[in-house]
Amino acid sequence: MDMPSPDYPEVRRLHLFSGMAGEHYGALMRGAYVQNFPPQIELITEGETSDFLHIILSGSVDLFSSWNGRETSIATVRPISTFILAATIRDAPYLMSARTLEKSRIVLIPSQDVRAVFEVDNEFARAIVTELAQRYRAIVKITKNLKLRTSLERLANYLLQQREQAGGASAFDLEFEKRRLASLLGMTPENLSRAFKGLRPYGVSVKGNHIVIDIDKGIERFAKPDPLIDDPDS
Amino acid sequence: MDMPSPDYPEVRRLHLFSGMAGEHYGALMRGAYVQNFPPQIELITEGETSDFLHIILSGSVDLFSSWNGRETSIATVRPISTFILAATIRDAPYLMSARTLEKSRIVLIPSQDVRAVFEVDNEFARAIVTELAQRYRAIVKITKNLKLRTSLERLANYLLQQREQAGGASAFDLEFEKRRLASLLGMTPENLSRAFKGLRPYGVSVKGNHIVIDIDKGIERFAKPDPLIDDPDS
DNA sequence: CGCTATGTTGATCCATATCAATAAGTGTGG
DNA sequence: CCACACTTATTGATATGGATCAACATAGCG
Repeated sequence: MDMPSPDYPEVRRLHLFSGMAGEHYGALMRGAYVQNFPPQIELITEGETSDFLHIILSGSVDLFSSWNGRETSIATVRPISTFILAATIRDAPYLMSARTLEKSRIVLIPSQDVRAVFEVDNEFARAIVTELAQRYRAIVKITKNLKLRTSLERLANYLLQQREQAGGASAFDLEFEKRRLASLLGMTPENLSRAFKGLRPYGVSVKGNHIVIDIDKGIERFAKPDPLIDDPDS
Repeated sequence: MDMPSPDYPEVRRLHLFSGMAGEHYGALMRGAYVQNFPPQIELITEGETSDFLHIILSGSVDLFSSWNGRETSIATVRPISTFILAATIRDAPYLMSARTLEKSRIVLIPSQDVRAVFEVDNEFARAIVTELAQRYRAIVKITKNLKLRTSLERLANYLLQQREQAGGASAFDLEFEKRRLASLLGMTPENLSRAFKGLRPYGVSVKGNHIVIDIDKGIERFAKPDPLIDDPDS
């Protein structure tokens, strides 16, 4: 481990920690470490038991899973937020693995400390509820997206989401590699390539990871975005 | 509504309620109702805001979702447990619809009461964390199952799960209609029919909803069950 | 600059959906 | 209790979405 953590104010400001007693926050941070990881480091392996609650301060982390030689990305974690909270709280094995996508700065809080403070700090317990409810709803949306849509529809809606996130600009860059985007969307890289072409009639053009969408060509009519699937919040 | 609820002891015994203060439990139950529903009643429609936390006492409930004229079952809820807890806590729109599969007895607790008690009862808040963490992990497993396996593999693992639940007996009955099983497993009814046949070489035989598995014919070697996907708990 | 990983394109194969017809249940009212 | 209607399940034929395999192109990176 690199070094013990000072009381990172950005961590304290996280919804999860902002309401809790100062002494409890101090107790958590006393045992915590901050580390810088290079890209492509496996932080967590599914099946192992939860030693640390992770908080990402900068960079990005891929949550993925494997079975029988296959692998799929489930979600991407971005600053500032926690991950694998559910495994930590339940003291259960991780269901997903995690790896850094880029150089990332990550806080590690021993799981037993988290559980101990959870038992005594009521505001912390309530904050965890909010956090977990949010993550639960996020993955319900992921499941609906997978089961109700074809890969072309998933890509179209993903692009509309990204466009929204870019402030509705007609052009934006993909936030990560196409191979991982394909995995997140539940398809192969080859199929993603073809899906991009399949959206050309709807005004989507691609060069490298730069996307331009002519919104008047009917992509919204094709994608039929639905807040109950596509809204990142709520 | 039928009638105000007496203090159902089986509800009180639920992990969610067992640790909370008696007065708070009373407060929740004062506003609660118990109702008997016939089969195929839509209890909840996705997109609406959460009015009641639901607790199923008997029968079974299907959680499903629709988009663009398509529909899929996401999970089945059985006694005694709550559903749509996350929407209630977040005061957010339901992400899934719910309908009774059979005659079902259900407790309805006004969501605002749940949220009010959540704010003042610390043990209740902690119990909700456990409950949510469990549900979160359950749906992560559903997602992994969908993304990492073919439909034949999903069916094989489902059958092994059911077999386990039947105490490892070589024969058992399917717990629900094949059309809904198909939807849960993410396939069409026609494909499910063919999938059953596809498992015949592995010792699976089907008559109506009665299943017999000759475990020596290698279905486990084919299914490769994995606790990180197939264990209902943990 | 050249190596290696990523992305694209084409050809083909396979899994799964769709459409259509039939069969088997299930429930209802006479 | 049977006959009828209606839903569900099966089977066959076909279409299609998506995966796989292979070749090539391109882009990062040391």
